[in-house]
Amino acid sequence: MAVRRSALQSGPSKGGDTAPTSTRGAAREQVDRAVRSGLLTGRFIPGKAVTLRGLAAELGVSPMPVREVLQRLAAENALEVKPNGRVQVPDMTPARYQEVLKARLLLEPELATLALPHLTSKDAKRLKAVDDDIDQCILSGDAESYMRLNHTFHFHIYRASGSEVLLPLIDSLWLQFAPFMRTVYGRVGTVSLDDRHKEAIRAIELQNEDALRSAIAADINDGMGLLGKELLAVQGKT
Amino acid sequence: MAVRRSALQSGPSKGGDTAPTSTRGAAREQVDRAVRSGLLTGRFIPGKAVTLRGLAAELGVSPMPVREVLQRLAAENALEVKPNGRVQVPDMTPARYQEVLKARLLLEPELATLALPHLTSKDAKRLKAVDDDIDQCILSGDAESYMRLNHTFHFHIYRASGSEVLLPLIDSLWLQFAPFMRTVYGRVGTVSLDDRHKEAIRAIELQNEDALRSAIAADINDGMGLLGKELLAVQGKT
DNA sequence: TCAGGTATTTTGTGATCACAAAATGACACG
DNA sequence: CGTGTCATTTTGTGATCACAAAATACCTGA
Repeated sequence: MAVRRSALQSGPSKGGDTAPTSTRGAAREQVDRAVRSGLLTGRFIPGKAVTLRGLAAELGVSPMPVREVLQRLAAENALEVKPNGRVQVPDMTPARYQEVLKARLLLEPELATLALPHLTSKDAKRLKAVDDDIDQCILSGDAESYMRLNHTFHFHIYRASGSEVLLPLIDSLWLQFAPFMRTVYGRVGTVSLDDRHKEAIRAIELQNEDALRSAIAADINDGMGLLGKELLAVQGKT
Repeated sequence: MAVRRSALQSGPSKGGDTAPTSTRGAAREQVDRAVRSGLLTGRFIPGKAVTLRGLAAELGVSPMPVREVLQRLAAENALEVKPNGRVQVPDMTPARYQEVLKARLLLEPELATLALPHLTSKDAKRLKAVDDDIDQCILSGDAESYMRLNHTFHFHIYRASGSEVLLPLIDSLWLQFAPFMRTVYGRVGTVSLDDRHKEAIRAIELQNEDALRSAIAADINDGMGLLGKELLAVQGKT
């Protein structure tokens, strides 16, 4: 069987992958990684149907592991199974958008607070490096790298909490709004993007709980507030 | 093939099932309903492995739809796939418990508040009926019915919000703590159970936002606070 | 040129098969 | 009687097949 190469296969391998990629569930993990990464960086477009055999051929595996991964992601509301069985990236609606925003504001500042005691100056240094790259992506207009790095920034903080419950919930939220954000960046560009990452880093250095909570909340509000207006504009003209 | 009957098949069909149970994805939906119901009512014990072929035979279907459902539930953290591929109900830990409690307190009062404008006196009447049944279950010690009705009570409120984002998150949380709660009820019984359902109903009748929020939060704290101590006791002696 | 209907292809679903890893059990040896 | 080893069984995984529904393409007729 000819294994076709595609953009999905050359996914950026996250730094600290702990998975040994053993023979057990290797195919499924490969597919899972590819699709998740694709969703978070916006390589899947909302409304675009994703076919089982298509993805399978693209990744050089049988449709079987793809089916399982798609079911998983559908369970996380990252994908939507339509009544006829077709799977697609859900379209964003104003109501959904407001709910995601609310959920993020409820959960993410809280988890950041839980993570704070586990964050060292080494983490702050790492975050600063990531944030520098982010700034560069904003200037150069590299939306895909921006999204990946922004995800890295936030989840480096959240992951430090060692959370097993809140973190997966937030993971689900990001998978839901990321594909939509990508379409907005394609519309308005990245130059108008602003974040509160530096405030967050400073709060971590000072181990200031309230400051970190505020920085994360403000970062979410800034990022999604801007885009909320854009969404309504899109809704009006579509 | 002999279709063996089991406790799983006679799952209590929830009142307002909108699914037409057509031929499309019928098997998967049947399995999903059975396993979800089983988790929420505590018919699956934490730590107990659930085998693919076993469940398939029990439900009279091939292992295929079972695989997909198990993957879905694993994605919602309702089940745990161990490194060797075995699937089991996750064990509860003190850390997990604290996180679930925190997440519930963050999300559920908020969603109840969102739902309040959509809740009518008809809903209050329905909730009152459910709550009466709950009281009876507590007195009679019917833990399984209690858990099912308590879920019905809460989600009747939450579902009225029309939420597409917060509701699935809360769904995931309930699937995570329900099996553990069942084991605790088996240990301490149901007589000591207390809830704030009547306060919540009254808040709905009065359309009092703050009162409803407080009632839900108090209900969660009451229910899980008691059990938290029990968990620690179990941890100590195991 | 365009609408309507049919035929072809594509798609998801469920079942079965082959295989390797893991769990389980039996059994011989100390 | 306990313990280590080996054979058997069970389990999850991935692939392939058969089938029905849906989507798409095509073509005919006005």
